[in-house]
Amino acid sequence: MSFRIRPGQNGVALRLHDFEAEIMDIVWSRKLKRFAVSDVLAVLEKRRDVAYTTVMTTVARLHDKGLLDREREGKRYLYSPCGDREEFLQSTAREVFESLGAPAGRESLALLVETVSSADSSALDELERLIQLRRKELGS
Amino acid sequence: MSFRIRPGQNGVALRLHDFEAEIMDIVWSRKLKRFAVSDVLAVLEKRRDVAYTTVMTTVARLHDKGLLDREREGKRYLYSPCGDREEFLQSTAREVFESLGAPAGRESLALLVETVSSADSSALDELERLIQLRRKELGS
DNA sequence: TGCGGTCTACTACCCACCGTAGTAGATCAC
DNA sequence: GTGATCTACTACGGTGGGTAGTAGACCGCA
Repeated sequence: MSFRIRPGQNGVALRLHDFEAEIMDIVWSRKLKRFAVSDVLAVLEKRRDVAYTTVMTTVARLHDKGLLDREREGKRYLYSPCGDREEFLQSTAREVFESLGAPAGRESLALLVETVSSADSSALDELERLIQLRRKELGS
Repeated sequence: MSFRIRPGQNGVALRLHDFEAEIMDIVWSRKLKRFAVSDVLAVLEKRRDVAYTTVMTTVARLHDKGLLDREREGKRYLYSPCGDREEFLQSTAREVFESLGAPAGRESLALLVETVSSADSSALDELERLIQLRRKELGS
């Protein structure tokens, strides 16, 4: 069963809608900190026609959802991401993984190994290293 | 950044809404094949008051989304799941994994190793076995 | 000093989607 | 054949996301 809600989107799209994801992508990829709405608007305007208010509303909603912190600076807000893209994706991965109980979890391990190594077979070395590390942590 | 859209829900909730998820849970856990709307209704009625039409609409939407196949049987439809719960979760997992590019992928590996082994430390053995298997497949 | 331009937050509108069910047509029992 | 039952089709209300209109505060300049 291959099934995508929004085809062509990445894992972020599982949790965010199109415009929200686009804005978070700008914030994450440009590593914006303490940015104003107008900073995001400046980037978006180069791509297409979009109103300041549209960006503002969506940024405020991202704040409501807990992805962006904000603080007052005079009459405006300065926003900062609560985490980077990797943390966000990892929290998603964790949620998915935790829901994969045995034996589905075992099946998913195979999937994980396959996915990881398909892009870069050296990832298998890394994975083995992490396993040894984990064994030490567990004291076994 | 710990962040859950619908707290307490499992990975299925990343892609399906509450009632849709409840129905798919019934279908999957009872391994229903070629079932009618009334079969699902019969299960749901034991839990709470719900109209036949409510179930029917949601089942039809699950068909639209590609989670349920259907065929005519006289004037009614018989539905069958396009895949089981594990396949569904794995397709979600795959999407998440694929979006974890390096170096985020490396960070995520650690997370996943930790997550997997926290529930069951024997998963580490399984993981190593799968790695060896994969190495053979890759011919290295 | 007052007036237009700019930047901002607040609020509202529209549409898509989900949960919900009303309605009407077909079928069956008696 | 007439009421009960089962079904699909259609519709309604709420919520949420994308979009922007509006109005207030500030600033530069005549």
